[in-house]
Amino acid sequence: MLTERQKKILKLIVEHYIKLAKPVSSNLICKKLKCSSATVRSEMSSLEEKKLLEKTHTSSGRIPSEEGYRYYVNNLMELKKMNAEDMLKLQVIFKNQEMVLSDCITKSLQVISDMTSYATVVLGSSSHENLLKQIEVVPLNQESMIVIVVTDKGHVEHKTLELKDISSKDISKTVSLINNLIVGTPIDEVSSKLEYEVKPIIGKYVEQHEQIYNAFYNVFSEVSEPNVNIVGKDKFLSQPEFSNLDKIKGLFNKFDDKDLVNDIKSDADNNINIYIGSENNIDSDVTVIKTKFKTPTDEGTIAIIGPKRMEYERVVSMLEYLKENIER
Amino acid sequence: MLTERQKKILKLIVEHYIKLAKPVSSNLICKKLKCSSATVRSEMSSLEEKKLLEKTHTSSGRIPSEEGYRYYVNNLMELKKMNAEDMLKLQVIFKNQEMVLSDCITKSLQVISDMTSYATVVLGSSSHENLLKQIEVVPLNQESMIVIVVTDKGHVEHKTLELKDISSKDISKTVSLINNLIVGTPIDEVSSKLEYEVKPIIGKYVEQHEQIYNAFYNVFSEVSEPNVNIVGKDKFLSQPEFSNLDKIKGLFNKFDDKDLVNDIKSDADNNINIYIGSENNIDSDVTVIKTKFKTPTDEGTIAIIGPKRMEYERVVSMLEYLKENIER
DNA sequence: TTTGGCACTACTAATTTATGAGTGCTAGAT
DNA sequence: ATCTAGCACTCATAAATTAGTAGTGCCAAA
Repeated sequence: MLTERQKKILKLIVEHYIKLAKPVSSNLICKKLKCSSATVRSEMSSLEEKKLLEKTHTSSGRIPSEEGYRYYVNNLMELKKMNAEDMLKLQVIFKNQEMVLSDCITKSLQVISDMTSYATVVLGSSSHENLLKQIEVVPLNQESMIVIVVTDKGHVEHKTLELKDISSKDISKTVSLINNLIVGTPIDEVSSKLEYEVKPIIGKYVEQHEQIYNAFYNVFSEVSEPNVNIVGKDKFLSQPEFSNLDKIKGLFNKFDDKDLVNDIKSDADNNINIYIGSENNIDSDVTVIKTKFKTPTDEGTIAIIGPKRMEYERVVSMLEYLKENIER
Repeated sequence: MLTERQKKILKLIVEHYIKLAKPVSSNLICKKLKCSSATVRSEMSSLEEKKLLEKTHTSSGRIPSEEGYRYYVNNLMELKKMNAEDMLKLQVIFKNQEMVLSDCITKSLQVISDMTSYATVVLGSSSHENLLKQIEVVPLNQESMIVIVVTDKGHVEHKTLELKDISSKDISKTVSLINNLIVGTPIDEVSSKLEYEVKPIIGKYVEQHEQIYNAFYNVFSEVSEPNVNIVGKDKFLSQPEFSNLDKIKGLFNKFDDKDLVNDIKSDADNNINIYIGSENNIDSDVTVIKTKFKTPTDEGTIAIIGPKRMEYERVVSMLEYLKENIER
């Protein structure tokens, strides 16, 4: 259990460290608290005993430990209203009636990344949540055509196929079969449904059914990749805790890794979730703050990734605001 | 004019520096040339007088100057056949009959980036070279629909529109008008053609023509962005000349800048073009090697960006090979 | 023209020195 | 019982010193 004064000191230290990334001295704290530096020092060392603070070397000031940040986030941080400037910049985006939701989200996260210097991530709904809405085929020339796949969430994918000596009639037969039989199926189940419901039929009525079937099968087996959008990776180049090239390299590799996606997706719920340092699987020096959003027409996960020394209050309030706006 | 021996020395120095990124000493050269280091030294200093070599400090070995690289590229480098391993990895991609050309290109450049540790760029054909092939509209729900734009080069773009209280009949009327009147027009001229050829007609026959017209107008005015694909930016993190964070930041900013596109596009021709250091507008420490390709169905520019200390012979032969394969 | 020899330069890495911002501890004040 | 002031101590950082050495340029002799 912490005394009121200890809480106050911990809060001051975390917030000061967040701002300047430099160990915080007792002197600095005692100026803001009416007591001597010696008193602060003894409080600090008892906070250190409780594992909430750390030293970088024997005679350095204190920095928050992972537990320190966690305590701050759970108990100390105040979720006041977002600051006016941040608010304004985000409002502009949502006020724009012409933009569709998904563009608003992308744009917002770009803006947030620029304002905060953290990286942001949007994960669209995954393939089992996207239902096939319609497919379209556009012939390009004799040998190739484009197949366009649209899902009910408005996700569009396309693939060019090489198909030689196939009558356009056969293709349009197949397309209308698919559009009649398979629409409404989750994208990741389309391939198998194609096999059991479409293949037998085109087998009878379509000339080169083998070739056509294979082509469409390929299209759908590749569509299933999730829709990811990472913005502002490079922002880490300006974060002092990543001033070392090898660290940056390691982090960037993690970002390119597709495990990141699964990782961010997993155990996100409708609240604002915060994963500090080793609580996330990306890097023990970063914090991930994320939440899921859900609207009648779409759903997904948005996340902000920065150093552990993140502006928690600001980011949480931004994310809350954003989620609210998306869901309205 | 350089003597044969001077050429030999310059070539050795460039190639050695390309490999190890360390100033080359006279001793090293004299081992490969049957003469004393003193002789080499005097040759080196005459090469320095000709501005082909530089020193990093008074008593250091030599490194190639920009002019040195230029001389090497123009006169010294030997364009032998590509090395077997590189060749093999690229062949695999083009042997795969199922892949469409544009995917082959993208894939090749990823592979090249991984093999060489340089960044690669593919620029698709620009909007005035892409002709409108067809548009499709997929209604998502009452208020929104997706417009899909396909060009003759197989480029697909889509945009979601919010359109309230519009009859689907009016929309399909407009779509078929566009598909009849405007197909074949360069993408960047579609907007204006829309205004002069479609607007007057839908003005008469379509109910909410104003709203519909505006919606489509917006779609086309945004489609015109060129199709860019930069791979392996992060490779610069491992290049010793970019071991400094500020340099990396500067370079990455350039990469995000859309001027890069125009820059790479400009003055590329069907040969392999090499822009060393200040000859390009990206960064005086990089070299850009690029070429244009053109097939009956598509065209574009491919580029490889690395430090000035680039493996010129290897990259040029790869690019040549790639261009050949694309155009076949 | 080439070579060996020699003086010289400046980068590198290791060591030293000084400074200062911090701490912990203790004895006395409140 | 708590707070405070004072003092000794620690350690990071930066600057200065010292080798050591991998290079050079130049010169005089082959």
